[in-house]
Amino acid sequence: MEDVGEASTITCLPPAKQKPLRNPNLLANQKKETTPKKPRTTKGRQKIEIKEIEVENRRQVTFSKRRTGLFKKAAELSVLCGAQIGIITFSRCDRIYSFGNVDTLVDKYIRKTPVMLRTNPGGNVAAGGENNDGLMWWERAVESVPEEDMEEYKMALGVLRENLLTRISQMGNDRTVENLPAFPNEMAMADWKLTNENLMASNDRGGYLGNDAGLDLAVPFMSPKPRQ
Amino acid sequence: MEDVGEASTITCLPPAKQKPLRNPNLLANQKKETTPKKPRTTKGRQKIEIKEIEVENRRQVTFSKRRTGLFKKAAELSVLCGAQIGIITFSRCDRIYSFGNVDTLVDKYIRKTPVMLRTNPGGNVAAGGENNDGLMWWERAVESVPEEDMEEYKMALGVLRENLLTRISQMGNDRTVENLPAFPNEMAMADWKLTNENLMASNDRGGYLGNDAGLDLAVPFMSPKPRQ
DNA sequence: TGCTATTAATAAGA
DNA sequence: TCTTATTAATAGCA
Repeated sequence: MEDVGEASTITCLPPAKQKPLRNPNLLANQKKETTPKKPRTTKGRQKIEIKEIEVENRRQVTFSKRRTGLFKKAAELSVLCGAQIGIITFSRCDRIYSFGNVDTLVDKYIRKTPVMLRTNPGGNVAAGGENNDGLMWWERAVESVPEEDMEEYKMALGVLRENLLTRISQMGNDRTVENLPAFPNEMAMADWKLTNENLMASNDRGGYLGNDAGLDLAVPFMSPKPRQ
Repeated sequence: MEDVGEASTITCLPPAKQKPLRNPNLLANQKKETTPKKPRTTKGRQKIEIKEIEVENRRQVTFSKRRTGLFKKAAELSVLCGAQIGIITFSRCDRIYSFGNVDTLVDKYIRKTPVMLRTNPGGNVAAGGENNDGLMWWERAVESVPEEDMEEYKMALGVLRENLLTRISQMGNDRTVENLPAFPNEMAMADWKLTNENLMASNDRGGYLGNDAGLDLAVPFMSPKPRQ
């Protein structure tokens, strides 16, 4: 049940197709004594520089491969360490590929990320006393930050501000329903299946079950209109 | 400028310390003819099973290492393929480690994820005609789904439903401000710095610049109260 | 943490 | 896609 014999790359894909394994005669004679024809089948993996891949086709192949690898790593990390992981990926043309129960995690993330919406200094923002001198906590805090920490602190405030903006945009003018590009029936299915093909996910606390057990799928949606 | 000589593992960390490279005499004599003392320095990498690591210490080390690896992969993918990637990670004790401009991506994700809030069949949900027979698109769609695709379709609908719930909970009773554990000044800083230590991220469209250029930081926040 | 011996991921090619 | 030849990640130690 566990003995997978040879290479046990953790199979994440549903076993729709059994791997044919074209030429199983490679391990037989490893010595290249005869070697009638083996003009170096491939160059093997090459070292690449981490910069944007110019050739579109190659870039897409790499995107697919590495995305798969990334999701697999995430699944392993999730299982090994009991962590919850969510990944959101937008391709160049704004296709969404996600891993994990992103929505749940996003919700959790938003709730835990400290964003204060009140700006009136008299507001009661839970336990942390904030109004003693007319300054909000983030205004007061900056006075007590050591000089060498200012860079970090500024960055933290920047993040806070961004959270705030995001939050406001989520709460306020909620035109999402109007803005959404329709999502018609058949196309939705087609897109979903298309997107789903390249997914191997399964996550969010114990979804990744090694070899053959039931795998949940990640959230697989694609923007119906790829940015024109 | 590009010639890094030996092992050029893409350095993601700021070059605070130069790698000392303890014993550079390994390549000199590869043959173990003399081998005065080499009682197996390490066992090397072992193959492990993908299941929750029991030993807490080991689990934490693995979490740290693999999280680093995951973020590095994400950064590389982002640069190589011009993709936007955001990762949210909750550790066992609900510490947040994130990568990329999560907030921006979350916002984008929420806007693009097809969640329909209207339930009245006469509603105008953009171009995709939905009301011809009194059924909403997702109700009608199911009629045209081939039987062998039903499993996938049901999963898709489940995801949709979850999106809907998340969305509603975000829009509706927004008690987040009340619920948030205060986020007091000094603790915020301390936590931020603590969390930030383990981060190597940098992403969101060109943040990852190979070796030594300026790295943006990921969104680094930690839940002030680790779940008690 | 840093160091290796290994395993795992993947760039090219077919 | 599938198959290698290589590079990259990392498990176990110190």
